[in-house]
Amino acid sequence: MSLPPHGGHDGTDQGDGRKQDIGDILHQIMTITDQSLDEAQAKKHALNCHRMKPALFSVLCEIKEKTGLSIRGAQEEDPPDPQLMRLDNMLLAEGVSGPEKGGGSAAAAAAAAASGGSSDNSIEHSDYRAKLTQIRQIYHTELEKYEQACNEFTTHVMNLLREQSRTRPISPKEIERMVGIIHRKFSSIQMQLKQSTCEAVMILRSRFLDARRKRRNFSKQATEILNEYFYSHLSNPYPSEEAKEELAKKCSITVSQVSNWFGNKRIRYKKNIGKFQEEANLYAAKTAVTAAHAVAAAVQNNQTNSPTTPNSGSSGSFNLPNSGDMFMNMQSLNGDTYQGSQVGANVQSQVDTLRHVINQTGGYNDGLGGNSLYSPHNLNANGGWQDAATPSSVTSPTEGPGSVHSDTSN
DNA sequence: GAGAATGATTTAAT
DNA sequence: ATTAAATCATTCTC
Repeated sequence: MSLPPHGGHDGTDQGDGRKQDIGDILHQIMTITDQSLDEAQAKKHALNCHRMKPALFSVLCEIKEKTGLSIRGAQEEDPPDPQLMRLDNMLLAEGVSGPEKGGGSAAAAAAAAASGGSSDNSIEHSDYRAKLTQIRQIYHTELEKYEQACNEFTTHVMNLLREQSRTRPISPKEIERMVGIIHRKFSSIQMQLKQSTCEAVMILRSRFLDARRKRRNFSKQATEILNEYFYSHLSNPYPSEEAKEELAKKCSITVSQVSNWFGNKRIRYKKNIGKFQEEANLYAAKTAVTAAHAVAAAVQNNQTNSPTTPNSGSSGSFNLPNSGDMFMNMQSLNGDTYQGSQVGANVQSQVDTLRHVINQTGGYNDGLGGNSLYSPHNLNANGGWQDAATPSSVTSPTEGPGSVHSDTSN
């Protein structure tokens, strides 16, 4: 640093004294860094009290003004970082950075429990919520920590600068700039925090919400119930919405899981009927007794109104043509009263079951494995169930006499 | 550990 | 929206 020469007063005592003073001060300033803290502190105080200090200070200000050091940095207005914005948006969307919703893990778990969800799904979900809350808490405490550290550091630096501004010229703009730099540094740390939080959330999501990863086989009981329904409604294994809901309730799974199960079952059954024959027989036999009882009761119930004996489905084939349908007969005889529908639907499922038993006991000797007596079952030539398209159309006028009716049981 | 079984997802058709 | 069909990813079984 070079001082501009003060010309003019050479030769006077006063001038000599000033020179001496300035030389002194400069020397002290130059050596201040070489001294211990205490010494420096003392010297600083001495310098601040020096009678020449204001003059020297104004000179320094002037120089600084000229060199334009303080101007730089003003153009460093931070444009919003797109990556940071993306992270912020994601954290907000995931409910990590936004306002607390659901009131934390305890409330989430309580809500899940209250919603009647004894199902795995809600348990898993509350587990997910709990983990998310954990992440959220860590995120917030860390964020707060960084914010606090940032503030502390900023005030510290500002105090330092303010103190220094007594000995060297520091414009408010410079302080501002310094604060800006600190904030940027800290926000870059925060961005890392946000990034790792995002990663954690993504991992959590893939762990908990990707159902394929958490696939659990249904309980034996649930499979039993589903299979019972399937095989007792083999003529039309398309449960109505209500039936699905009921099955879901019985099996402690969701309706969509029931739909999935039936979708899988239908396609796999159709693909390889032989493989499922044993199972079909098993379930058919399982419900045969109750079915027989129920059919008997139903028939008896309707005997007053139906003088003719229904043409039972004993044709030995599940092909729909000629597969006399008990319900059909009853319906045509009784008219489509509400009670009639109910009974008819129930009977229908039982007839399905009985057909299995009949087929089984009737014997079959098809060497082709799956394609025995009831193999084509209710599958039409196209490989589809006969009335798959209109599962609930009990009174559909387009249906032929042999058509099978929906499973609107219960 | 390989292969079967199984629940879930995706795609395309309706 | 629902379904069939293909496919994926996990779990079960041997």
